Amino acid sequence: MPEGTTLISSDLCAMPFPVHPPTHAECTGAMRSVRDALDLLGGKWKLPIIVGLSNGPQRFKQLQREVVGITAKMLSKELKELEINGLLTRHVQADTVPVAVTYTLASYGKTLFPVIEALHQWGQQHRTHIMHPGAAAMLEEAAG
Amino acid sequence: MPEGTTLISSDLCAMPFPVHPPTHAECTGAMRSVRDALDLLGGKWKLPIIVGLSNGPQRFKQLQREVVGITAKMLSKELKELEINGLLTRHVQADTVPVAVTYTLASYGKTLFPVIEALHQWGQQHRTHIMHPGAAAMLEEAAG
DNA sequence: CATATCGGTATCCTTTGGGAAACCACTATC
DNA sequence: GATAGTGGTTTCCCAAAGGATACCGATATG
Repeated sequence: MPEGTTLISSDLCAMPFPVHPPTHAECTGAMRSVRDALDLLGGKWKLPIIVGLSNGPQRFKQLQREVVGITAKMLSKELKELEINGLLTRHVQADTVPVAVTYTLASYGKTLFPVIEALHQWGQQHRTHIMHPGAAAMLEEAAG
Repeated sequence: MPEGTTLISSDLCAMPFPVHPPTHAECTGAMRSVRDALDLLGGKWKLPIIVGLSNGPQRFKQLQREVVGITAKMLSKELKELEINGLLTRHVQADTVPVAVTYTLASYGKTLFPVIEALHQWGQQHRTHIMHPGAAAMLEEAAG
């Protein structure tokens, strides 16, 4: 595993002497957790890569074809970060030539499925919402 | 409402002549939707802002205090984009002085609650996962 | 009189994200 | 002999994201 990078950045609520009285959503609620998650999953590629691995292990080039548009450099970089954070594992099979490198979603990575699912559902609904507004109005009413 | 910007960027699957045979996850699955959602919600501040509005309408400065660390410039910019996409509404009360501007989560914005919830849950669990590894092992086993 | 609040805007600046292309050694295939 | 595929790294470069600071006119508060 490569050397470590960031783990948590927004430790606002862990400060010994809070600078200001914590506001409603700040320390009580979802704000901090959401930002923690975003620190790890933010950027253009991390989630798409995880989606690409969700149907089973993939080799590098294979994965690059799956995640359309990503360059080898970015894929390599993102894979390293995801591995550091324990979301996937990298396995090198040295007996073949050239060596076969396989990336597998770790069990911890699979805990992201609910997040992926939610984003997937929303993104899908958003597309129809844009294409013909009013079609998704029922959904809104339910939530409104 | 300000003038329009992006709506959908990854229209890979809508191309008249697909450059390559669609791979498994690419057109069939979650990849496209997730990327659509990410286009809209990506960046450091959009989701935190929505969280900040999830407990009721907020005025500008109020919201800026809630979303700790955001500058007025960024908040202003992000609010515009979120309004363009119909996730929130901006209301100006002109009879007071100085004018009071209120931002309210639109019903369409509330359809993001499942996404927020998922991220919130995961981020929360991730924090404990880091603090004392092994505590969240049960969760992983359930998903693994 | 000085200071703070309101909702921003304008300007300048740095950092990061991310793309393009070349390149590596080796093998298999045409 | 040329080409493609394997798993990347390296270099160069640009655009976008985002931070810091100053400022606006009005009003209220000390």
